Order: sequence, then structure tokens, then C-alpha cells
Amino acid sequence: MVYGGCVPAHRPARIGFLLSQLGAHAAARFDDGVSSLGLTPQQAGVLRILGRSPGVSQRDLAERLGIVQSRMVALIDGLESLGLVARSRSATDRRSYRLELTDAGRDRLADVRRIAERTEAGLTAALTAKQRDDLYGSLRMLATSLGLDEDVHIGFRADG
Amino acid sequence: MVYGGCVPAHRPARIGFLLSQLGAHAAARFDDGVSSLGLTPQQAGVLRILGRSPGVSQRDLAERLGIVQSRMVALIDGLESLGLVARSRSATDRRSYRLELTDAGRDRLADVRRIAERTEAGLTAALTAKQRDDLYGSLRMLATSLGLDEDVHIGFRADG
DNA sequence: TATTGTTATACTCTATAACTATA
DNA sequence: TATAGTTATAGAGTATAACAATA
Repeated sequence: MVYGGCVPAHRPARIGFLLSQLGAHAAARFDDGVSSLGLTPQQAGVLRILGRSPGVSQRDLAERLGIVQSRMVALIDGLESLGLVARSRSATDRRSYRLELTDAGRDRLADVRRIAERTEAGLTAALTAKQRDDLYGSLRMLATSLGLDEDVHIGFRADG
Repeated sequence: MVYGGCVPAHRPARIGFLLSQLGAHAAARFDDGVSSLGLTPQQAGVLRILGRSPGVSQRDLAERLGIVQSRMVALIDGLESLGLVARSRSATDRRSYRLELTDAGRDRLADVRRIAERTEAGLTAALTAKQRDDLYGSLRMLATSLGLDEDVHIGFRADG
């Protein structure tokens, strides 16, 4: 028995519930933050991926974000009309676009990262630095063991 | 400096993202489970609360679950037609209902708890018992520090 | 006058499938 | 024939606000 004595061997299942509850809360706080930039969490996710992988197509992007191709159209339309993303035709396959951040898009991505760090700080304010690192390690191990991709994130939305 | 050396002092914000990602995954797995019982996660949530607090009104229930009163009507209608929940008029205030589990409802609640434990086991299979307990402690501390209620759970839904 | 439960309506978000242009 | 992008439409889920019965 590894249990330290303060936790019953048949403790009710709570980690799943807490993860779901905290995850919804974290997503809502991030939504609050990017809303102040005039962005949705989905738009922020597109900026993040384009920052790391310039030149991807709408189809690639849709697959990485776990959404349908047809939804990507309006998503990129919006970012393009904000001047944050630019479409150009691929030289090798004229059916597909090369998507890239504009200079303004790179600036906005930096804003998004600041928002993410501020959200993170607000979430974990009650933890010590060691607790934060341990938690990060456990969550990473969980995500890896469950085969969750670094980008794909079906649930990153507001939910109130 | 408390950092152990393996984590940079300016590590990017990831705990919020991981919480949101894992939370969505946990909710989706729980949804899979209760779907096999013919229930939605919301219906399962109602059963859970009624198991602990028999006799509450629809309004109380709506507030605890963080949803609107008007949505509760169809939710209870469904559970009533499944024979899992019973409405009776309150003796002291004939505007409101007393909501209670039926015998079948109690049986189904036991099924839901089994599903929750199975989901939990699947989620945390990669962790040692000590890691599980530490993680549980950290998540509890987070939820408490953020003022998250034990019942209210705006994000417990499918998301695919 | 305020509150519980109810209903009707409208709105948001999303997937599906049909369409075009290129390959 | 298959694929990238596009469009139109329909469906699910939701909140909003007006209503009846009771306090």
C-alpha cells in the first residue's frame, strides 16, 4: 500500500471531475483575456500555430486544430480582414494556400502569449514554484500517456 | 530560486492549456461512459446532486449546476419520463417541486458512479498511486483557491 | 409585487453535403 | 478520380423574455 493514510483506498473518482472543472475555468479565463484583444480563442490558436509553422494550408491547420475544413474558411477570412494573416497561393499546388502571419499578426501573437502567461499566473497563484513544476510534470505525463497532441485542442473555448 | 534546474525560469505558460485539454478529454470520456447508460452528462449531474440533496427545487438545482431555470424543465422532464426522478409539490410552497430519485434513479446513480470510477482509472493509468494522490491534492488546492464549487460545473459536456 | 415553473422564440455554433478549381 | 477551398443549409444546444400560478 502506497497510500499515506490520509486518503482512503476507495476514494471517489474526483481527478476527472476536477480536470474538467479546472479546464473549463482556465479556458474561460483565457477567453476573457483574448477577448480584450478582440480575438476568439480559436483565432488565437491559429496565430500560435502559424507562428511555429508558417506556410501551412487551411487543411493542415484544420487537422491540427481538430476542426472541419469548412470552418477554417470563415476563421481565416476573419484574421485576414483584421490584417493578421495573409493568404498566398502555393507555388507547387495552386489549389492550396500558404498561410502566414503578417507583421501585425506577429505583434498580436506576442500579445496572446502575454495573455497566456497572465492567465497562467492567475490560475497557479496559490501554488509554490515546486508545486507548479510537479503539477506541470504530472499533467504532461497524463497528456502524453493519453496520446493528446500538443496542438489539437477540441475543448479550448469559452463555455461561459 | 526554487527551480530544480530542469525547468527554465521563463518556461512558457502550459498548465492552463494542459488543464483545458485534459479537462475536455476527461469530459469526453465521461460522456462516452454515461452515453452507454442512455444518459447525458447533465442528466448524470442531476442524479448526483439529487443523491446527496433529495428534495431540492428545480431552481436550486439550476443554480447548483450553473444553468438557467428554463433549461431545467426539459432536463427533469426527460429524467421523469425515464422513471429516474419524481416530482412532487412542496407542502410549504406549492409553486415549487420537491425533486427526488426513484428507486430506479438510485440504481442508475450507482451505475454513473461506476462509470466515473472507470473513467478515472483510464485517465490516471499512467500515474503511480503517489502521483495520483499528489495530483489530486494540487487540483483540489487550485479549485479551492479559485473559488470553484463542488457541484457547479459549466464545462462538463461532450465537445466531441 | 416577487418568485417558481413553463413556453415560445431567436440566436449561436457546428457539421454535412454539394459545388469549383486544380491536380 | 481525388483533393483544397468554398458555400448553403440544416441541426443541436442555448439564452431571453413573456406567461400562469402561487406566495
